[in-house]
Amino acid sequence: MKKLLVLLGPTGVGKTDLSVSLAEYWGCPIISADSRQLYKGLPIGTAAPSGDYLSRVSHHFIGTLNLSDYYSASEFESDALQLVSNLHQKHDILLVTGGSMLYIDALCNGIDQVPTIDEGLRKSLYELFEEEGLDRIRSQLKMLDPVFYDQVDLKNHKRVIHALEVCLMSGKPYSSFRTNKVKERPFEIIKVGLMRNRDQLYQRINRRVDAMIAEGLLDEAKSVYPLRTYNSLNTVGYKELFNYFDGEWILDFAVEKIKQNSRIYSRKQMTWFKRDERIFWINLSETTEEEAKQQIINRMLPLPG
RNA sequence: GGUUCCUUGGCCGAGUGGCUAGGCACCGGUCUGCAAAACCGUCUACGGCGGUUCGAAUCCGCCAGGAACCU
Repeated sequence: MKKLLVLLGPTGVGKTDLSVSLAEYWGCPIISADSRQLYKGLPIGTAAPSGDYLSRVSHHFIGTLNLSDYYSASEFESDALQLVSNLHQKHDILLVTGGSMLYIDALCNGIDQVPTIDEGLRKSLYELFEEEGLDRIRSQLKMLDPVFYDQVDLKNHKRVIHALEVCLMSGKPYSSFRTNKVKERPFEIIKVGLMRNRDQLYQRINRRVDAMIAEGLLDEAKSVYPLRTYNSLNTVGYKELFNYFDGEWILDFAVEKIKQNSRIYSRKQMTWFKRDERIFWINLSETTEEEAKQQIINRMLPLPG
């Protein structure tokens, strides 16, 4: 059976370097599972692989979308599955790397199919939410899908609104789309998680942000500023600088916030990944990159017998 | 040297005699179509000492630290 290695971990842990090294070893391409590196125009702030890396190893899903494009974990699931199936014709091993938790789950376990929401409907529900609060949305959801109403986090407007959107769009309760089943994949998935001791991870994140600033993150953010309202730019590293451009924050504060929000993000990622017992963890604070690489290579060898 | 004012949890910040403000961070967690998003939980402070009072972050005194003005 063909294999898919998923190399995951928190932001700043060192996924990119190791993934390129592994891809060169196997001679395979890299499939990125990163919800922001997907977009064009954000190479610095999203720490996308450098031009050097891109020329050494073929990468997919890096800088392929316009900032105004709509995209979601579900789109990623189908795009990635399609791609994997094509690439597996030539490669026994494929490498997925990234830290977008939901995207990785969508690829590995699948995401339930729900109808795509009409833009006008979504807009009108958000207007209702802004004008009258969440109560109206909640009570509508309670009528249309009492089952899900009892399960949702009623304070999380995104979840509540989305459930209602689906109900209105499809004429069926949102909960009827939720199968709670893990989809079978026609390939073997091996998950390897990279982690570091927290102090070290935080230090790397802080330094990386300084490096981004030195590389010209300000100019990059300035160039995409006009598109700031798109979801693609509701992103750490940009939203803080937009506050600076607006004169609300001074630069030093914005930079500190980028560091802080990156650290918070890394923690969220770890919280998510920790629940997945299928992940084989490597602590890069205690393992050299070379050892880690070797461990992963061994792990990908066919089991004896 | 004198006068006036200030001192609240890691940070910001309300509260003038009894009802654990709040926000942010930290730490922990949730997560099935915008996920680097959105949301939840926890952390019970009042500069120090003494006094008044049944009861003080809130009133009084002294001390310490800080700010402004006067000489």
